[in-house]
Amino acid sequence: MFKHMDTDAPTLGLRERKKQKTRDTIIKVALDLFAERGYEQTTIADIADAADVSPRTIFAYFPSKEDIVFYDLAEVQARLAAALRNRPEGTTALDALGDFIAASLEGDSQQVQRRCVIKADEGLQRGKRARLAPLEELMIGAIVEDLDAGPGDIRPQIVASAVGAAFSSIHDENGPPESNTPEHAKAVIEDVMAFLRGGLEALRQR
Amino acid sequence: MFKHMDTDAPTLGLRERKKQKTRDTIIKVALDLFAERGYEQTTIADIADAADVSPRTIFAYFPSKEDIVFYDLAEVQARLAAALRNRPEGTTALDALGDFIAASLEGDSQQVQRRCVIKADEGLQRGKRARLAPLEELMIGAIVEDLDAGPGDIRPQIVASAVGAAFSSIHDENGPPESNTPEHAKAVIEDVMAFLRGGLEALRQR
DNA sequence: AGCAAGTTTGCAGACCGTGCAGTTATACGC
DNA sequence: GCGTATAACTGCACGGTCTGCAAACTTGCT
Repeated sequence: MFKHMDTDAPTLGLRERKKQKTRDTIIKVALDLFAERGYEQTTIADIADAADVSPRTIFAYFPSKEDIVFYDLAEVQARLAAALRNRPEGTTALDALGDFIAASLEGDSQQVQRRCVIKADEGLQRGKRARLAPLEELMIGAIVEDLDAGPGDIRPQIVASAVGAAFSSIHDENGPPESNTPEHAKAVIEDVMAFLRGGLEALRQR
Repeated sequence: MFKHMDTDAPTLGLRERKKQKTRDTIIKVALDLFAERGYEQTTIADIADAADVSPRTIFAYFPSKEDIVFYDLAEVQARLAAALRNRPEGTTALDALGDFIAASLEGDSQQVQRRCVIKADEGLQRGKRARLAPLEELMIGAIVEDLDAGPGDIRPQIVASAVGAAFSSIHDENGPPESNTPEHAKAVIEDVMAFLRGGLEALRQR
């Protein structure tokens, strides 16, 4: 009956919807608990209780406790890959990266909560850094093509790590409150882009 | 008798020497085992057996299994701090960083082995990234002073992360063998420095 | 209804890491 | 030298993460 309605809302089967809901629940209760009493002080059993599932089930959804916190990493990664792949002809990878960061400024309340949780825990800050690596790899790949860089060329690594630093810096919302506005973020992005273009130009003149 | 020979070799007491030896032994056998059968496949019990100590003792020397691999991080950190603190008047923090990286090119065979071990394990690569953070913090501090940067200024983060990337890149010995010579490394450092100076200059002209 | 496939669960177990208390080795004053 | 204070080592028990496995359960489809 619904078999022929494959328009754009796939009307995911009950199974899929339930699964998604379970996943969302786990994320939500976990972040709430982490925010309330800290990441280390919250056990998998606590989360399982609050989400009304078995502890074992949590590991069916997330490979590790930390992965609950970074629940949307795969999605971000996919979006970044798409942004680099589908950028308009004639724009540089650097341009695409700037746009991507600017576009990723909005964050729902869950993501805000997540940032607090990460900021409150040493291990999670490490985890965040570590999980930035695949994103930088994506950037490096695109920049290598963009600059037609050879294997010994270090420019892609420099640029990618700098963009990563800018990304972190903008999302970290340290400093005074006025540095937390979209305008300020855009200004920072502009600065970073100018810096990197200047650096690339300096190398070009050697 | 030897009590009066306190020239420059402090002749650490037996206790201290033994402790140092135990630490060295643990590091050595651990790295050997990691290299032989992999980091994950080696348990603390294995290391304890091979080092002829109790498993419990290992945690008296290293806070975690990973810390065995990064046994010299504290020393590197101290050296970096000293290099930034004691740099000759008139040289920039960037100059000091370039010199520091150039000076840290030699590595004994244990450090080479360590790099192999890290390269072979996903988790250790993450750990390495995470442990770079305090070094970058040191750099950031020095660069902030150097540039007289305000709290909202992102230049220190950019520069530090780029230097960190260069540091990693040089130590990672990927690519062809000819890219693994000190000459090549120095050339890379020169490039990075030129890049960063160019970037800073570009921002200065705004 | 009933079968196939996917999901959830409990159980047992490996491993990391910590607190504690007892034992052993070193250092130091006499 | 000798005894005592001090530091290191050790064993033990425990809490926590994460995995493999097989049994129970739910969903999708005919």
